[in-house]
Amino acid sequence: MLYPLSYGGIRGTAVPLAWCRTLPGDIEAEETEGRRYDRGVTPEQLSTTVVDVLTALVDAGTLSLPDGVPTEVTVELPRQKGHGDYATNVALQLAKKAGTNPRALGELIAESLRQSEGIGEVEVAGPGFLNVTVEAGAQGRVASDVVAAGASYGRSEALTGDKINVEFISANPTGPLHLGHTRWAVLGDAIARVLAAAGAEVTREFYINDRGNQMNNFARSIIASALGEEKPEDGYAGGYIDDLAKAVEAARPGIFRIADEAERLAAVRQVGYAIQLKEQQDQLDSFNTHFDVWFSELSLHEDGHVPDTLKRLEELGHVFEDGGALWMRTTDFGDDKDRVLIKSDGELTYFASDTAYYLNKRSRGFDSCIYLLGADHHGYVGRLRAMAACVGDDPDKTLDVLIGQLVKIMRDGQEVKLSKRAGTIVTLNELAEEIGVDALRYSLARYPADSPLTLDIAEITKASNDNPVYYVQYAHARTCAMLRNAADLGMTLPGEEFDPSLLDHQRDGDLLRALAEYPRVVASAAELREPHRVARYLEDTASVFNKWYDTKECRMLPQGDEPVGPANLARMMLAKATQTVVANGLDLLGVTAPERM
RNA sequence: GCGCCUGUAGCUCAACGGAUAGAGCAUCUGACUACGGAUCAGAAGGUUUGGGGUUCGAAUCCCUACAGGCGCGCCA
Repeated sequence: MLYPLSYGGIRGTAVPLAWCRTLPGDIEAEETEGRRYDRGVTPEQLSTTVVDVLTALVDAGTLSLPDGVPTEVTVELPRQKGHGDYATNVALQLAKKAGTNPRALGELIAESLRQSEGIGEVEVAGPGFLNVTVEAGAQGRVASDVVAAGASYGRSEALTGDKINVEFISANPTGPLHLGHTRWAVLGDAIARVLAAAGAEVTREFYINDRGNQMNNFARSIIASALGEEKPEDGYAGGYIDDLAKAVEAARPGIFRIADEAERLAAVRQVGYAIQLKEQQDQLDSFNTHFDVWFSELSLHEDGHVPDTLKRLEELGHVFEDGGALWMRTTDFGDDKDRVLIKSDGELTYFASDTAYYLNKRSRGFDSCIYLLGADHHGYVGRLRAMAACVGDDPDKTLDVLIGQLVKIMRDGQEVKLSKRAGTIVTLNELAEEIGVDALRYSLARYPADSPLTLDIAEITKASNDNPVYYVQYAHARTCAMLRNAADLGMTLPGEEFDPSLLDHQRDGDLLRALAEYPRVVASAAELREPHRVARYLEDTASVFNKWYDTKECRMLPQGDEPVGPANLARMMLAKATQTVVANGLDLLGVTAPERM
């Protein structure tokens, strides 16, 4: 039952400003007064309640479900005001199986549901939706639940026991990290954080491609720069090569005057590689992205993993010789063509390393290996999956290849083509400096990986104050300011005396439901490997919080000489709960939650 | 030619198969004697690329056409 709480005249027209579920002295308010709730009503709990109702109906013989009672039902927040606090489509889903129509089934469920604890009203609407209104007290308990859980609110045990390897970026150590890598840095790290929040044991891993021709091209390019010669074919250009040449000379004076060409190449390769790798590591470090393992491709060969891998493949019968080369028969497992492991000249392919690397990960105990690859590598998915199958794994269980679309950047309305070889690159460092680490991370984290992204450099720097990251951070800083003010007034968070039923304003309810939603958001972000859901959620929640904050009836602090009352304390709990959720969410994105801005 | 991704407001993008498709930016109109205005209230803006199909219900799933991006090495 909704009552207009106050009216504000806008150009003489009476417009409801805010709504209150119960008026003081209202019968419903008296009914809920003094009632204790074990915990707040959340979507998850409502689902359980509905399942219990269904079970009871089946047991009583009132309802027949040939396929059994589902273990959970869909509970969602209705988009439309007036559709209750929560809605479920359970009657629509089960009507056919139960041999009845959705509205009749809906009425049947609604009747029992109304008797359940914490449930206010249940209405059958539209084609058969159940619109549920939760009692204010039951909903208000969410605030103290969140505060009690603190930093662990939103975490779950869904993936407990799973050991997951998340490999991302894995750039060649032949140049600085650029915009594309930056996106994977943000997404990979956020995915790792979200999986950890779901209980998984996560390892972040960077695979260093420190073997192969490109390393020699890299060294030759540095030498050419140092000696003032023309850049070699397939070499790297750009200012960073010149800088590297100077750094290499500084690290080992005289290195470019080594007479023996092969010796000089090897020396420059080694020194240049070390400097470049260190730079990438420093870049990522200052970008708040920390890897647990930096894995060298070269070490796979030096430690004998590759021969072991070839032997194992042979034993499993998935290799054959043709044209002087050794092949893996990946077509047995859905690949569109077989792949070479050893070329006819005796050299190992990159794919041979990849296979050995995968087996190495598995031998280190990882149940599943997540790969983040750019769209230009999507052709790899088929062969990686087939490879996993060739070594006896079920790729559906052990392998998860996420393909991210490339980022396009615009400057002055023109697309900037990224080319390391041509030397036109926008580096992670430049971007972070121009935009700020938090803003850059957030800007990239709020889009799904498979969405092609266009960033306008001028736009994102000029309009940086409009970046949603500030909106979310501001909401957090605001809760901090509120709680500082409360402390100044001598207010402390209530314990036993917390009265959740005082959070009875429509805006209180909106905020409580938003907070109750958070665990589901984290769970789905982990399950779908889509951390952008957390960012979008935070924006919505920050918006709900700001509206709540702006509502006079929901003021947390007493005004003027008013004494601190129970309602003030209840709202203090809600402010604290909001602070907790926003801080937890930002943490999952690797973005800081400032106390002041 | 084959394969993967994408097509939603002027722009950048959201939307577990759910009810009247939503935000931000840009545009327009309001609220500052403010628990922090980096805020809030409101207006305008759409045939979800076109055409079929599946079902109680489709931006979402299937087929098809069109448009864009990327990939189809004994390169790494």
